[in-house]
Amino acid sequence: MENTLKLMKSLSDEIRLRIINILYYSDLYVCEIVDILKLPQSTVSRHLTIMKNTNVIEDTKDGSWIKYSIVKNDSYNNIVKNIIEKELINDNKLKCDIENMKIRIKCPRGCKGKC
Amino acid sequence: MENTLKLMKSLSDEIRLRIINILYYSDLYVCEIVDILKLPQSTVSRHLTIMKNTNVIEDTKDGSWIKYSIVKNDSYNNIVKNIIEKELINDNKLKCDIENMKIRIKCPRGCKGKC
DNA sequence: CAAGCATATCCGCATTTCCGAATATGCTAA
DNA sequence: TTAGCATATTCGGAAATGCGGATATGCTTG
Repeated sequence: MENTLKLMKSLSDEIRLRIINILYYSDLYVCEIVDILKLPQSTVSRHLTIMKNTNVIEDTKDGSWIKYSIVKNDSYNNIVKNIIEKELINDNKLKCDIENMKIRIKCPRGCKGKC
Repeated sequence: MENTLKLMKSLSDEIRLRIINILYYSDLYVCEIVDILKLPQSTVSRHLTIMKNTNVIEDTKDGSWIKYSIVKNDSYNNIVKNIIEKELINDNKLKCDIENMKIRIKCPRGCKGKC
């Protein structure tokens, strides 16, 4: 139950739902998430760490950039997929985040690629 | 997103997970839940209200007793089912709750049926 | 090595959530 | 109607969570 509780808590925050929503469509660097959601870097980093600790997302190092992605094929996958595909899909704010993400990843990827 | 957030928050508490776990196997009166979980009545009632407000559970009046049950066939059902059947099924504390529930509902049902 | 960038962590404070005894509400039966 | 039971709500205080500027860490490149 402890793990389930942590999973539910890690999904109980608007910013974290916004993050997994955009990550569901594309792996992203921390700096890109900061750009897309227009939030302070320390806030984004803290929320990423919380979801990494519950195995909802994972990170990959790419130099000093760090790319985050949804963990696939684990036991939580159905729950997370369910939430994103059935619950979050119609939300206007989240649709807007997706649009901003699509624009952002058309620029050169990473932290210097703003355009 | 607002509803999803409320749903996740309503599932982010140990007592509430314990409640939906036992309700998943049998509808129960409030007084029976108090007996089974050995928690103060005000605590149980508060948690029931929270989950009722997010449509995870619903209540039926039976005189002055109130019976709670998991809401079936709604959009959240798969998420709740997933959590219970795949995540909570193996937890020892929750297994113990189920045992206590089985014992309790063999007694005459309701609030006077302790045995 | 030094400078600079990307990310993580710290810290004081604000907000939210939880607790359970006490109390209120509302139903039932005599 | 009144007593008594079942449930819900209130309330003050404790604990957990969130915030974001400031700072620390760690990598990269010259």
